[in-house]
Amino acid sequence: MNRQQKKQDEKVSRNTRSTKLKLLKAATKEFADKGLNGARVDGIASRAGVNKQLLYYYFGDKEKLFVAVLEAAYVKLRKKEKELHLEDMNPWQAIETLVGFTFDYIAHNRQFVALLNDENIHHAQHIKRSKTIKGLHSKLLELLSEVLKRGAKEGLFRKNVDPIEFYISLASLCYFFFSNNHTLSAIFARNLTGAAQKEARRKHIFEFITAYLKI
Amino acid sequence: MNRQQKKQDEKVSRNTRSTKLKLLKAATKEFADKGLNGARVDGIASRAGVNKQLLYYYFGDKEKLFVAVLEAAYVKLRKKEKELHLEDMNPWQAIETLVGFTFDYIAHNRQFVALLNDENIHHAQHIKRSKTIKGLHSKLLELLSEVLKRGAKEGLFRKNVDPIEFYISLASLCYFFFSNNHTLSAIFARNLTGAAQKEARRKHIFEFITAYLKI
DNA sequence: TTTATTTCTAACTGTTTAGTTGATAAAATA
DNA sequence: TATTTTATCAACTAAACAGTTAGAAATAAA
Repeated sequence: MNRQQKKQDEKVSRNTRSTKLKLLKAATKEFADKGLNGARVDGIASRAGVNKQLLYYYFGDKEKLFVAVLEAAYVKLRKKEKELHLEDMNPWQAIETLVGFTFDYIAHNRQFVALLNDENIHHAQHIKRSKTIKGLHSKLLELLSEVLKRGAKEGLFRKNVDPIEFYISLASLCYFFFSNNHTLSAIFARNLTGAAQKEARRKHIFEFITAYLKI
Repeated sequence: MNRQQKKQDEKVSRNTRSTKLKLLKAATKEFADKGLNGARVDGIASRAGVNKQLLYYYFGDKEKLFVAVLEAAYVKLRKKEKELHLEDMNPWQAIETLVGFTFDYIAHNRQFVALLNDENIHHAQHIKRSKTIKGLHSKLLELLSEVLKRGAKEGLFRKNVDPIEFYISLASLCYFFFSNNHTLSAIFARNLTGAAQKEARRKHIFEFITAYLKI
């Protein structure tokens, strides 16, 4: 049995790609769960079911693994963004798609939210150092900019909307509900974790953004 | 020289209140800076300029000190909220005051934002356990609820606005810009830390919220 | 003034933790 | 088949760290 066949069988005990992937997935969970400082190297290794030393063999150290986790998370996001094709839609369609995508992506990728939260505590020092992440410049802002202009020209949208301010507002409205869900639930003494609350939030955000854009 | 005189002189080397306060201030900085897991007990003690053991003497352990820090932060916030007196204002005035207060409070209390971020990573477990914080129920939501109803009745505001959704949106718009400032700056390759950017953000939030509320 | 209590200090301890070493087994190459 | 390279493991290490101890000094109470 040669190597190629073994790969297909996925029964290999020795395989760089699968070991790295197992570590990356385990690390994503551990870092999202406990933050960079709270995460344990032994915890990551045992979650991945591999020897701890392989973490050092493949990633160097804990912090470099954290950077690799962030990079993988951004690669995933940018890939999804590319599939939106806002440029082919009419302005209202494009905004609706963008808002829905942003909300749903955050809702389904809570680990990403947790990682970003932690990265902000560390003043984004890892993202700032990562050429990979900087290289993945999102085209979303350019696309949004074009959509806002088109909408304004067609008399559908408010004029002179700053795309960065608008995008930050959109991200805020979607992100905060999830990132701060636990403290919000505690302070309001109300359960905000349910599906109904999530759907209500989604609807409210659409209303909020629509009200701002429409003339 | 008796104890009372010494207190007035503020030259006492032995004083429960001042030692606890020094520790609390130092811990607030350290926790905001490095998170619960990143913070060092020795770091807090040396920042405070007191012996490490006093931290255990007065607060029990690191985690109880963290709870005390959160409690002090909430006490401070609730105190400021009380001074708003939204009930005496007309609906638009009240909303303007609330938005301005929320933005400015967050802008001037970045440590609070950092602490909340970290507490969310820990699933709000400390806030949930704290009777002090739960006891400090904010009247803001009741006041906001009343303002929204009054505004709707007077034909100024959109009808049937859910006060919790609205409050979460307001908090989102103010909070996210500061909590995620570092990653936003890195991703957009733009400096969002300056005073001009902050002022632009403040203005945008007013426009956004006004657009939603007005009929 | 003596005794008890409170506040504070320096040195210590046991554990946890990131990271290392050195050897071994599997796979690829010659 | 022999040799080199790659992947994996168990055991170890040094440092960092939260928390403790035992007692001293200041203050208050008796």
